[in-house]
Amino acid sequence: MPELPEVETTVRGLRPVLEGRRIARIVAHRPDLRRPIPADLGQRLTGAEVIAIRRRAKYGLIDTDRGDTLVFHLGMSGRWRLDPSEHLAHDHLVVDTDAGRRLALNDPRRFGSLDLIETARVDTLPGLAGLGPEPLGPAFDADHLRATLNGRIAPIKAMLLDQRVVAGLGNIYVCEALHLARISPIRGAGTLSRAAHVRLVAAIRDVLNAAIEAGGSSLRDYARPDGELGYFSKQWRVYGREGEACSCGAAVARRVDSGRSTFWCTRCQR
DNA sequence: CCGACAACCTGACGGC
DNA sequence: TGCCGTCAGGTTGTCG
Repeated sequence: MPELPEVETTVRGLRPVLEGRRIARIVAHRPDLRRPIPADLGQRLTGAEVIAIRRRAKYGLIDTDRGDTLVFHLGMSGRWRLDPSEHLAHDHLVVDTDAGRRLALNDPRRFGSLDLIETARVDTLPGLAGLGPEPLGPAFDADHLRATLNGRIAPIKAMLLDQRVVAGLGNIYVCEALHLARISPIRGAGTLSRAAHVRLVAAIRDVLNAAIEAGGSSLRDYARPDGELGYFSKQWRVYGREGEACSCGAAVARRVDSGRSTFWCTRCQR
């Protein structure tokens, strides 16, 4: 799924459908995704008005006027379908609004999650508690990276995937940002220079903003909530391009660690 | 505390 | 055409 830009795109797509509307009906079609789906979801949300839709890291937050927030995570394969013409397998949650619109949360792999929590306690939810700063927010800067990465032996790529370091990056955008910053993904996180921290912050912001502007990810099973296919034509610099030429002319390399691919250029990333 | 890795689950794709 | 192995955007728990 969905890394931060895809969740941001999703939230922006849900907003005009849900914000200011009441939930006329909400039905869970199975008891669990990654975790159990709250059994009292229908009771607590039916009739409630959606007053805001927000994003934190890779989580979407739907606030209601009853002081509850529905928190969704799309996992690897989750997406919202808008006004579906039929009920599909893996439509695990179906929401109807008082305006006659319907949203279905579809997630074949079920790595996603749904939680219902008091709005005031959202930050205590497992997964949200302990998250690092938003990469597009003011708290994410070179000083934060220095303080967080100093003394760490682990590869910088692993550190950037750690949501406690910075919240919202995943495999694709970490590969892309490291390439843009010309930093090797296998370099020890604690060895980065001040200049590298500065470049990395800028690269992360640039990569995420570009992806958000493009409307989200290019991966094949991602769809925006309005049902249109995701943005397929986006060309990654290195991700998924093993053996192809980097902009410097060298071949893009790939390695696999515990089942996850890393793509980078061994010439321009040091 | 830290780092490495397996596990969770389904679908798409390529090779034979 | 069909079967099988491989791979996929994430998170979490366990082990050393």
